[in-house]
Amino acid sequence: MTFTKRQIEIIDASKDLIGEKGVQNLTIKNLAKKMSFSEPALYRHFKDKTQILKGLLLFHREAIKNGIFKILDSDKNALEKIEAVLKFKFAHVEKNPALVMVIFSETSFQYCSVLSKVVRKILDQRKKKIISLIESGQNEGSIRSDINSEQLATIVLGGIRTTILSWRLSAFESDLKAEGEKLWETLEILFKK
Amino acid sequence: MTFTKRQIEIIDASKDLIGEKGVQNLTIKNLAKKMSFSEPALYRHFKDKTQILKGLLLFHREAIKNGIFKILDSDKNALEKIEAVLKFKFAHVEKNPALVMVIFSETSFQYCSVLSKVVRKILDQRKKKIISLIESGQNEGSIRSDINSEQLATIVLGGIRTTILSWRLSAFESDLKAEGEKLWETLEILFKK
DNA sequence: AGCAAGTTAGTTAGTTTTTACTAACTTTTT
DNA sequence: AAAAAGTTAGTAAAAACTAACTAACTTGCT
Repeated sequence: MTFTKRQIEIIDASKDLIGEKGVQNLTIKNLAKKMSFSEPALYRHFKDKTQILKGLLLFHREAIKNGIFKILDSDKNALEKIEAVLKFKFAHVEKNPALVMVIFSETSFQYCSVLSKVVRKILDQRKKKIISLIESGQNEGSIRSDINSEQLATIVLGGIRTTILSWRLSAFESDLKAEGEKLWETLEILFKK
Repeated sequence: MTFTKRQIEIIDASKDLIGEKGVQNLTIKNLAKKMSFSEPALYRHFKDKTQILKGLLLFHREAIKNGIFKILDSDKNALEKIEAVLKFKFAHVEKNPALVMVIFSETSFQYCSVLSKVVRKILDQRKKKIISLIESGQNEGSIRSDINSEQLATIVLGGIRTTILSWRLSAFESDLKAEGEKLWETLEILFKK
């Protein structure tokens, strides 16, 4: 998929709009205003709104792909490559917060401060609980102490999140409990002293 | 926050609607249809739509809280408690897929098959790349082989995701790169042979 | 070089659909 | 009788999108 100059301008403007106030901020009206031309003009460049969003996704996938390809192609060892991939990823995301809004969008409530506050609070409390559990494990001596509790909590929460995400992307068809068991087995090995 | 019987019925119906087709499927019209009464009747029970969603979130937080409280209050050791929390979580989520749609919502494109396909493909390719990287590390001998590559990839991806999420919830104020460094230090320790 | 024909990229002025929500009235419950 | 919980019939605003038109360029032909 290739894009014209104008299409890339539109994709960029979309990214900005999303970055400002979330996906719901991307409307044809707002987009036209940001591009300073009329709404129908947009339809000269994209068939419909979906194609604009698809363009946004594909355009950035391309960028990320190229960055990662270079890393994979280098003569580092695997661990170093993983490290480089992580760093590339975080740098790219930092430069394009809108992507987080789109792909990593945590809730659909970005636009609504009442709801996003509630969600933030829920996630926050959850993290605190896990941290304190891990700390008591470290005090008991059942959990390794060479990594701090907050970092281990990140690993636990991340594992949960990714497992649930896979389940969802499989349209709820995979066996979530079985995957949960596997995750636990892994975490147990990694965390034990 | 306490809820009347009817409010709980409405919250339940909302959950179902979201579970069926994502958050955008939760409209006053659909909700009224599902409850088999008229739209204005809903406003006798909730001030506006936001309050319904807020209710949904708070109601389930309560349920999860109670479940987890029991676990924390038991006489297990910390590792066992973490295990129990994980299992409880996955079981609860499995019973309430709508919650995944709401809180763990991965993208806002659930409703649009064109876009959700694109996203799925992107995430899938990403996972495959990480898995093959880990495998080559295991073959080289730099990464532990007692845990299979897919599980380790889940940990990596989860770590990334959670780190980015925290950044986003801080309104992009925290230092993403620094957090990324920390994550890598942790992963390096956990993964090394 | 000059010009008719077509293409590209924009405009204004709308349509249709859907949204959340309200006013005013009626029925049911206590 | 009064409060609670419904109804019908609507509004206003916003959404994506379309029809019809036009100015400004390429392009190919003589």
